Amino acid sequence: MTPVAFYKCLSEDTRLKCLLMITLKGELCVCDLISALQLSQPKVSRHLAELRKCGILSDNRRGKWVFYQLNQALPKWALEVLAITTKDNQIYLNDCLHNLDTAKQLDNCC
Amino acid sequence: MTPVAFYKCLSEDTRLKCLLMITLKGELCVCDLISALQLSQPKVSRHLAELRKCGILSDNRRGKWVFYQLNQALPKWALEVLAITTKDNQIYLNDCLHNLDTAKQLDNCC
DNA sequence: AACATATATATGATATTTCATATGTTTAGA
DNA sequence: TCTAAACATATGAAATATCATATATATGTT
Repeated sequence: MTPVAFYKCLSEDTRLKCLLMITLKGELCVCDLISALQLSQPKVSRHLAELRKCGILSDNRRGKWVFYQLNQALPKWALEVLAITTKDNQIYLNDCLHNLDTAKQLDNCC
Repeated sequence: MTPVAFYKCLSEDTRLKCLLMITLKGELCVCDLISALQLSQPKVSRHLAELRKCGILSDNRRGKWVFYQLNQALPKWALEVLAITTKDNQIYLNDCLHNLDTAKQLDNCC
């Protein structure tokens, strides 16, 4: 994992929000992310695939749902960068997190 | 400074190397960076302009030379990200730093 | 004038988005 | 138990948007 490749993944809004939300919540499934971001399924899925291919995320299927979490093998500096960014940018995530909670309450998904 | 805008700046090789070298050295002039990266002047200058416009770098001219350093007004999380990345990715910078030292010894510039 | 650096523009290269469709999983009913 | 429907997610291909580079030109300093 070169630093440029890593930062390229963080340089796009959809991908960064997915990553920060997953950093915050531990793991999320695709439908959670779709609700949180209010974006089309293919769009979200594409970006998740990219993050998976880069080795930043790992996926595991449980029944119908595929859950994504941070790849445990990430170098320490990368995990620290994600943690710091998540911690100090809650405002950036406000809307997403609100949508996520609402969706959970409405039992929209998983 | 949104996190996406920040990471977009770090997502390109030339820009990231400039930033990490400046983080490491405190400040560098354009000709230092050209020697270190072995790239054309317009190319380096263009990327520096982008980093300046984003507010990541500040420039100050001393005679013929323009020196760049990290913008003091950067948020704490951004400074931490740069520091961590620089510290844990010395290998990525090896060649550049070697070129930089050689140029300094040969008195190629400033 | 000579040098260091910046900017504008055109062009080629990449990345992103969308649509249509495919795959894998669960559930309900014959 | 078998099959079909419903759902969650992934992917191929094409259209579009964005970005990087090279070249030429401009600006500011000695």
